Amino acid sequence: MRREQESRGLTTSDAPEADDAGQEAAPARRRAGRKARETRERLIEGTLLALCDEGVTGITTRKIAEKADVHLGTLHYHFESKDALLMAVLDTLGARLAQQLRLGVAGSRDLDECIERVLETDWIIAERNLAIQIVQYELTLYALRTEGAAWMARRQYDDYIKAHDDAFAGHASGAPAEAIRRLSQAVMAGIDGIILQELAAPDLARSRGAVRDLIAAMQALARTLGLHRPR
Amino acid sequence: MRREQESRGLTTSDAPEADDAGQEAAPARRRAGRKARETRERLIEGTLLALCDEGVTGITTRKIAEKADVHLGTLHYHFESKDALLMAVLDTLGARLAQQLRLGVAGSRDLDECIERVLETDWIIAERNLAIQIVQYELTLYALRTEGAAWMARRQYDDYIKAHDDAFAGHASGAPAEAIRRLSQAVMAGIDGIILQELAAPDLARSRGAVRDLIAAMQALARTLGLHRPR
DNA sequence: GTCTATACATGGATAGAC
DNA sequence: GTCTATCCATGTATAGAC
Repeated sequence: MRREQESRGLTTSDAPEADDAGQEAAPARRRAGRKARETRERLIEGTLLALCDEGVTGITTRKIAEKADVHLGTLHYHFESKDALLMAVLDTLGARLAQQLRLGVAGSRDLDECIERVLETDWIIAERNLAIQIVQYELTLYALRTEGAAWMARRQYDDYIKAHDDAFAGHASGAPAEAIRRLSQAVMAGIDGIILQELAAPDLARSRGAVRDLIAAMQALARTLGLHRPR
Repeated sequence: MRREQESRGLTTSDAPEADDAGQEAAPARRRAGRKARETRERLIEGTLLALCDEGVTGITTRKIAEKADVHLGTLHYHFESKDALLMAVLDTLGARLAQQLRLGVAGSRDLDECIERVLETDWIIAERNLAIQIVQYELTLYALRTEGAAWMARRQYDDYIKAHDDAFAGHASGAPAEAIRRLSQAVMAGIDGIILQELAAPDLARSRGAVRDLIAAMQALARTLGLHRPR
C-alpha cells in the first residue's frame, strides 16, 4: 500500500511557495484549464467528504472518486498519488480554518475581550463540525508519517499560530512579539486539547465550560506576560 | 480492508470490566495458559513497536508478527482481528500512562506545587518518547472510527482525568469535586495541546516554555475556581 | 481531459499439519 | 499453542480507447 520511495509531487515544493498552497500540479502542466480546476476542486471536496465518513485509515481512491463523482482514472490524472491528494486536502482545511478565525474576531475593545472572542470563535468553528476536526487531526498525524510531508504539519501549525498572533497584536501593540507568540501558543494548545477531549468523550456542556475556564486562564496568562496596557 | 459488520471481540465488553482491560480473550478461553499470556504480551509489545515505525495507516498484521517474532497464524489465534489487537495496545498504553503519572507526582507541599509537578511530570513522560505519543493519538482517533470501540477512546480520557483528579484532590480537600474536575480537564487539555504542537512543529525549547506558561495559567485558574485553601 | 478495463501487489484471515 | 500455506478481497496505479 505504499510507494514512498518516489513520492514525487510531495517533495516538489519543500518550502511554502506563494500562498496557493498544495498545488501538486498535474505532470508537466502549470496553467491548467478552466475545467480541470473545477475537477480538482471537486476531488478535494469529495476527498473531504469521504474522509469524514471513513477516516484516513479507511479511505480509498475508489471511495474518493465516487464521492467526487469522478472516475478513478481521472483522479490519477489530477493527482500524482493518493497521498498528494490527501495533503492537498490538509492544506485546504488549514487555509479554511485560518480564514474563518480571521472573519470571526473583528472589533474587540481590549485584550481581555479579544482573548475571549478568539477562543469563543475557535470553539464555535470546531463545534460546528467536529467531523472535520477529526479529519484535520488525522491528516496532520498522517503527514508526520508521510515521507517528505512533515513540513505540511508544521505549516498547519505556523499558519494557525500566525492567525492568532494577528488577532492579539492589535491589542498589545507595545508588547514584544515573543510574548504575544507565547499567548497564541497557549491559546491554541488549550483549544486543541479541549477539542480532543470533546472527540474522545463527547459532552458539549462540559466542553463549553472548559472553554470558559480557558478564557479566564488565558486572560490571567496575558497579565503574567505583561501584555496588558496600563489603563 | 474492513469486516466491521461482525467485529466481535470488540463489543464483547462494552463497559469497563474489572481493571485488566483490553482482554479480548481468544475464542472461548478465559483461563489462558502461562505461555499464551507471554505470547499475548509479546504481540502487544510488537504491535507497539511496529506502530512506532509505521503508524496506524501503515501497520499490517505481517509487520506486527515480524516485530513480535511470532507467526501470522499465531497472531490470529490470540486476537480475533487486527482491530482487537490494536485496541488492546491502546488500552495498555493508557494504563501505562496513568501509572507513570501516579508515580511521578508524589509528595507536594501545596496545590500550586502540585499543579507544577503534575504538569512537569505530564510533560516529561511525553517528551521521553514522543513516538509513542503519536501512536496514542493515532489509536485514539482510530478507536473513534472503529465500530463498537468508541468507548475505548472515552475510557482513555476518563482514566487519565481520574489520575489528575487524584493528584489534585489531596491538596484541595475542602473543594467541591466538580471544581477539581474542571482543573484536571484544563490541565490535560493544555498538555495535550502542547504535545500536539511539539509533534507538528518540533521545538523542545519552545514546548518547555509553553509548559511553564501553562503552569502559571493553571495556578491562576485554580485560584479562580476557589481551590486554594486559605492560609 | 475523461473514461474503461485491468495489471499487479498486498492485506486480513483461515485451514489444517504438527 | 504454534507453524505453513493459501484463499480471496481490496487497493493503487496505469494503459489506452474515446
